[in-house]
Amino acid sequence: MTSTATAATATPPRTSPPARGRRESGVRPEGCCPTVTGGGLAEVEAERLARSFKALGDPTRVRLLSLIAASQSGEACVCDMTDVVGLSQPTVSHHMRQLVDVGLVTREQRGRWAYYAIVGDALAGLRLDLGVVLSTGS
Amino acid sequence: MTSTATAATATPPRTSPPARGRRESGVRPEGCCPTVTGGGLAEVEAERLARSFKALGDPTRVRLLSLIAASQSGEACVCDMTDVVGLSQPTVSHHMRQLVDVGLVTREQRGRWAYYAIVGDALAGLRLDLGVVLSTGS
DNA sequence: TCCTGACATTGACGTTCGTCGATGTATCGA
DNA sequence: TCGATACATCGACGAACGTCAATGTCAGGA
Repeated sequence: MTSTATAATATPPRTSPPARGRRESGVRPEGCCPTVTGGGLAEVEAERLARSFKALGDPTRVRLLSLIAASQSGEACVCDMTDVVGLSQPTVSHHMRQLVDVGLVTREQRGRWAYYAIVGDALAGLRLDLGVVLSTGS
Repeated sequence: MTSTATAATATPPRTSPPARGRRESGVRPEGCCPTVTGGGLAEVEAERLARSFKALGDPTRVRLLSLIAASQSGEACVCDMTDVVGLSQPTVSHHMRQLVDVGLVTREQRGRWAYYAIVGDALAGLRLDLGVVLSTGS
């Protein structure tokens, strides 16, 4: 979709820098990558990664996450966290929803309380992804 | 610091949930944590982490990062990246600045070109930090 | 010397984000 | 049955973000 293709639209006489160790002109490894991502991570992959990282891009959410991890039972409800972070209940609920949406935590309703727990695998996966960014080629 | 102390300000009769495995009322582990962070990560630590993650919270920046990593020389200049991500030169410069500001990449001016390179240690440190979030208590 | 090219900076714009108060929904205890 | 509690959702607001065109700055080549 989005016929933004027009892939190898020639190579304008752009006097690319010497690039001591580079290929020749562009960055395109020619035929090493799945689509027209032009080297580096694919667009969809980058979006998936960015979505998770964005969820961790707010200090409040980082604290909420660590708060859950620090609790004995490995879970926490909203009423416990509002006091600590010093924000309103709707705001904390909003942040927790962000974390749930990207799959970093789970939500379980038990009686009147909603218990949030960390998805360890998601965190671990994200950790691996950080390495993927580095070694996108290989 | 930050005399937001008023540490153990009583314990209001908040009928906290049963919390199967919890301590008693609040989340405060009483005296296990450095300051009045109330359990979990300290505020400054959370802000530091969030700042780095926020830099990774944009798909374009993730692609730029992986683009540098994918290049043979381990570095890239703006003119090479604009074509691939399909954005204007000022926008790419703006994104690179974000990445430089949080220490994820370095910038080196050689002649007319500015070469950006990834700071591997920063990425590795961030990877460790992801684990810290999980084990903030221990 | 002047001109070209690579890049940063500025100013502006629409969009998204973080936050709150108000309100809705469901559960538990009296 | 009714009131209180825990939480989600809604609507609104200011702040921050991503993007661009226009402009400024500096290095190389003619």
